[in-house]
Amino acid sequence: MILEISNYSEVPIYKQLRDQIILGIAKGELAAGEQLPSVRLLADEIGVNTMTISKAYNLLKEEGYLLTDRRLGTKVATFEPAKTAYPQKLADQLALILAESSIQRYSETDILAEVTNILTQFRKDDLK
Amino acid sequence: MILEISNYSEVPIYKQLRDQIILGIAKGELAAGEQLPSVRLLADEIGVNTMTISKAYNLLKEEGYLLTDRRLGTKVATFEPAKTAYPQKLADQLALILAESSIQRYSETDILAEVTNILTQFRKDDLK
Amino acid sequence: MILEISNYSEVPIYKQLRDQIILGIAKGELAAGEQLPSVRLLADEIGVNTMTISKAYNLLKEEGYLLTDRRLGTKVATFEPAKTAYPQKLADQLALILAESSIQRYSETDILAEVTNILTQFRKDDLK
Amino acid sequence: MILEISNYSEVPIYKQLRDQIILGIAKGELAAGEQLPSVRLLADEIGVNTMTISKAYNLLKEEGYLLTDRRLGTKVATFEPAKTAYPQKLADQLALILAESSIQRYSETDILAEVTNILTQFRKDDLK
DNA sequence: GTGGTCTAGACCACA
DNA sequence: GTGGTCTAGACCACG
Repeated sequence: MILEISNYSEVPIYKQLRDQIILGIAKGELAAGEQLPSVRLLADEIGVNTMTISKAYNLLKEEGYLLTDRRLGTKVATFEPAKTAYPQKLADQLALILAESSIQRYSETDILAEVTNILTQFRKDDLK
Repeated sequence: MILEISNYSEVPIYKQLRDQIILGIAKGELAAGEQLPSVRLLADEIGVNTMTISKAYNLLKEEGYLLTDRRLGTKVATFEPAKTAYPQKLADQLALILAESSIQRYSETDILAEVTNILTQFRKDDLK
Repeated sequence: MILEISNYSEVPIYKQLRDQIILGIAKGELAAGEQLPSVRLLADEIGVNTMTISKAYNLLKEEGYLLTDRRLGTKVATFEPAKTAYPQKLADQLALILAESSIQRYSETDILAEVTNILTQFRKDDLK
Repeated sequence: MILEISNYSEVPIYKQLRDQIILGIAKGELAAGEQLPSVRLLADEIGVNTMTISKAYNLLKEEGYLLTDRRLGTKVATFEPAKTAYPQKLADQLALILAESSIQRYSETDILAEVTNILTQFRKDDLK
């Protein structure tokens, strides 16, 4: 998996990393249990400060997407099928994007099509 | 419409305002053409500086959600039904949220239900 | 000649009026010596405050484009062929626009073509 | 490059800064990729508030003339040769200035000479 | 009345 | 170190 960051984006670098890793997991480019490169190695590879990588990894750990294995470093967490209600935080973020879509008068059909389209990129694990 | 601001959130106040105003427009609490409170009045009401309100209004103006009439103040813009493709920026934001949902193994059915549920809060103008 | 103003523009209304009147004169839609509508009449017609019209007229008078005839109201001034050096103020404004064009790497050929093209709209008096 | 600000001009300081930086880029005093002084340093130097500098930089960023690298600060953007049609906004500004020139009866020859003369100050990169 | 601009000084996020 | 955000209060431009 290739991580690409832009030094000119308004989005902080650690946030760009976090987002791309999440997309990578969803797309199956990073499998559950797969090991991530060490902070130092990744920092060298993409040319950013180790503190920045560390911040991204820590954020992802707090969110439950990554785990630290003392012996093996950092790896992707495993998730069971969700049984709880859809998380409020994601619902709020979703509401804001859908509000913008709605104001710009995209139809419900268009929006659902877009959502379905994006979802086809993910959930490769369903095929296993 | 009531705007509520948290001074303790990491989200900048002007961004909180922007988001709430967008939600307000989508929900129909702020009708197209409706006038917004003046920067000074709103600043007093929610206890922040006028420049903070000004920044939020300016951002919304740049995004096309508000218009300023030099004679009358600031009001909600009117939108025509969207004819262009779904904006890349919104699609990217949507992809990230859906990726998180997908990793947490919410099913496509659950996600589409959540989207539909949120959309029912909006588009009240379709019912008129 | 039709004046069109936008209440939503960042440009002050009096400035919009001034600019359109100057373009009107250059295009020959307003002939030298031609009388302009009274402040009150014009204010009614385009739906703005009389003070705004007045401000635009006064600005144009200060700049020498309009004259007030005590008996007949306001009319377009007459200009003799310029003999002085190109005015510094216009040169400065021109320099800024050309700087932007230059940075965006429009070629000298393109820019001169654009200038010539614009000039064909004007100078109808040369044909008289 | 020296920036000079007038506190007595009606032109807002942030606009004066923006204009001078654009001229500086066009003249080659600020090279593509060159780093600009930090907002704090520049604010000290010319004796204005950091927010004023920040506003000027932000405006130039929105217009694409500057870029902010989160690690290194703000620098001049690089431009590819323009391939699109001459921008309407610049054409409108140009038309207004040319209209004034035309009314004051500067000849097409004079105007083109002035334009060419100004352009020789710019585009130094073409000579390299 | 409206929004736009600016100051002086502060604190925070980011890298 | 960098830029981003915010305050409290002021003055100005516009209509």
